[in-house]
Formats: sequence, C-alpha cells, structure tokens
Amino acid sequence: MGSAKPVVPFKKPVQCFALIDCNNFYASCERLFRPDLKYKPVIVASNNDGCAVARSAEAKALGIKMGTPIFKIQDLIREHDVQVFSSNYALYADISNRVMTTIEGMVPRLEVYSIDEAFADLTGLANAVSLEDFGRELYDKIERWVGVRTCVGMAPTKTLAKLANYGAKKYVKTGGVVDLTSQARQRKLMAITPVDEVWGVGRKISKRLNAMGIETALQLADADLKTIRKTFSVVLERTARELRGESCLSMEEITPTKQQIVVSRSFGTPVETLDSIESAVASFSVRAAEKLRYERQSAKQVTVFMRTNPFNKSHAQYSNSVTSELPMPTQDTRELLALTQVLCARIYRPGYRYTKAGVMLSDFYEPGVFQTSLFEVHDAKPKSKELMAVLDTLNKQKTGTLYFASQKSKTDWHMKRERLSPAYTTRWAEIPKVR
DNA sequence: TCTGGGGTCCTAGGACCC
DNA sequence: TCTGGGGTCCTAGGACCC
Repeated sequence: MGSAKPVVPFKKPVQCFALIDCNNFYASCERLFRPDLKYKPVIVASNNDGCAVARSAEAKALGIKMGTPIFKIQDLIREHDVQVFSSNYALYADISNRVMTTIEGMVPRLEVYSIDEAFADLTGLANAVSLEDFGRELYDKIERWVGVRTCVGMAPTKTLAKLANYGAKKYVKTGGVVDLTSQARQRKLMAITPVDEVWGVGRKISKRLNAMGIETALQLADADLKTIRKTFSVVLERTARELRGESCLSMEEITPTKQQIVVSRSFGTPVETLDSIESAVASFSVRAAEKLRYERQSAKQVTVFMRTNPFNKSHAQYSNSVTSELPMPTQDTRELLALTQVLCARIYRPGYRYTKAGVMLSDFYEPGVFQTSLFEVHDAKPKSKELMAVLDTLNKQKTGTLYFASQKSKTDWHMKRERLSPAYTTRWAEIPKVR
C-alpha cells in the first residue's frame, strides 16, 4: 500500500556550474595601476624574487614559462624591457575581493576556489536565460567594475566547467565565454584537448595515461572506469565521470576549517647561525599563531623544519624536521613560540648554510572543547585571550607594531622584495594621485 | 650569486588489538 | 610442523591544485 500518490512529473533542473577565472591575475593587478604598462610584458616574481609566478600575455609570448627562475631569464628581461614585480599579496587579495563581490551580486551561489577563480552554481538559471548571454554579462561587469579580464566556462560538472574555461582562454574567437552544456560540444572540445589539461590530471598521471594510449580528455572520458580506478585511484575515476557529465563534485560555499597552517620562507641570503634561524622561526611562529586565531582554532601539534639549498651541490646538505605535542591546544603566541624555539635548537646543526625554514601547526581544536584529564591543572597563561586580541588588533592596523623579543631585529634572513609595487589600495599614503 | 608558498586528499603499510 | 583474519589507527609519501 501507499504508492497511490499521483505521479507528479518531476523535471530535475539541469545542473550547471560556471567557473570564472581571472586572466594572468597577479600581472593584471600590477597593470591596473600602471596603464603605461598596458601592452608591455609584465611578470610577477614569487617570494624572494625567485621565480616567475604570473606573466602577462606579452610575457608568455616571449616564451617565459610559469615557475622559471628569474636569474635564468635576465637577458630576455633586459632585451625586451620586461617589467618585473615582487609579489604584492595585499594588493592581489584586495582586487580579488572586489572581483568576488561583483560575482556574488549576480549569481545565486558562489564558491571562492582560489584568489583568482570561483565556481558559481547556475542551476535553474540555465532554463531562464541564455547562458552565453549571462556569461558575457559576468565578463563585462567584472571588467567594467574592477578592471580585470576574466574567462567564463559553463557546464554541468565542475570538471567540465574548468574545461570550458580552458577553451575560453585558449580560443580567442570565443571572446572569453564558453557554454559547454551541450554534450556534442563537450565531446568536440575534449577531442582536441590534451589529457594533461584536465583538472586533476597532473604531470605524473598524464604520463602514465599517455603510456596507456590515453592522450585526449575524450579518451579519458570514454575509458573503462574500473580500469581507471584500479590503475590509479577513486580520484581519477571521479574525474572521468565528471568528464562524462556525471556531477561528482558539489559546491562548497562554506570554507571548511583548515587542517594545518604552514608559514615558511626562503631566506634572502643563506644564514648559518642558530641565532638567525631562531629569529626567523620566531617570526614564522608569530605569523602562524595569528593565522590560527583568525581561523578561531587552537593547535596541539607543532612542527619546525629547516633545510639548506637542495640546488646547490657544492655545499653540504642538511634537512630536518621535528614535531612535538603541546599538553593542551593553544592559540597563545607565547606558548607556541616557547615550543618552536626549543624545537629549532633541537634540529639545528652548525656548519650548514640554511636557505629555508618553516613552522607548521596541526591537530586543531575549537577553543574550549579539548577534554582535560581529571587531575590536570589547566595552567594556561593568564589573560591570554585579552592579550592576543590586543596584539591582533594593533598589528592589523599596522603590521609589526608589536613584536616578540625572540623575533629580534636581525634581518639577514628576510626575503628580497626589490621590485615591490606600492600598496595602492590598502595604504592611504600610497594611493595613486590624479593630477 | 640567484630556483615560492600554502594547501588538500588518497593510499599503502606498519603497529596493535581481538 | 603447523603459522588466521579482520578491524582500526596512525604516518609517510605521493599525487594534485593554485
């Protein structure tokens, strides 16, 4: 009994994801306030001015690849007057927020996937409007309001939306917008897309796929799922399913709590003394603790690592890390600092030229939920919460207002940022002047 | 001379337990 | 001489992403 209900014809709305991705994001941000660089090759360097991590179209055209060490392309830079910028994350974060806010005002649901891209859920919209037109509207508005060009890909799964976005970037005649809802179009694009361009297929896996005769995205989509799962993993199987139009990855609008926090830097110049490394590790610990409080978490596990330059074969190599547990999870900088200093001394060995160190926090708890054992006396530092709050507030207004003695003032490990652009949008003193 | 930083997820294998 | 089987938990390492 019970199945007497009338059968209501239920039409499942067509799932539709959009992927909006900014073009050459960091380079575009730098150019935003330097219109004189509009058609010039621009690259943005990683921390320490080490590698090229973003290139304008003109720089790409010169053959500068992602991740190329800057020192290897000095001649090219001189010859073509390539503009090099140190990475200015405060600026990029600010522009990113403007882009995301603009998109947010136009779509029902948004997942900010990284600093320069976001997924939007357009399910339901697909029946009401022309997707192509809608994508164009997103594109236009972001360009008009923020000044950054994007590409928009739309499709029934996230992986296909990524692929659509790839098509929009690669083929100029699309005008930066690709609607990949039709299966025929999906297959057409997949047939001419190398498998390593698929989201989730990296260098290693594409090599193995090629060896199996799978060279295009379409071949992966049509591959036997059981074989894929057995030879690789459930992850790649999911990717193959997504390429077939079966949505396996859903929107994640709420950013999940972090599992770990890492703060690490390469040093501007190699350092040798424990004193210098301790100063660096202290600064990393302070920053990590700030991030931890921002996440509203407490950490119980702390790792410190340090290493020499693995590229330099002429010096002795050393790399080590050590992990330790705090008796109770904490978010107090002083407690974390005390431990990282001890760990630092424990793995430090004299006689090496260190070029990188870092601090990692893990095993997080929300403050107050950690189960204390019955007889344990909770000896958290007094006034911890209040003190940390004051610290964060003051340092938010101006970085480095308050600092800890163990950070010292030595600067030999500090990274190079020799071509840093001004903080156009976040510091009053550096706002561009209009004459 | 000079080669980034910060994340996630999955899997395999060992330890341990019953 | 015989030498189980299955579960859980943890960790290291490998792959990926931007």
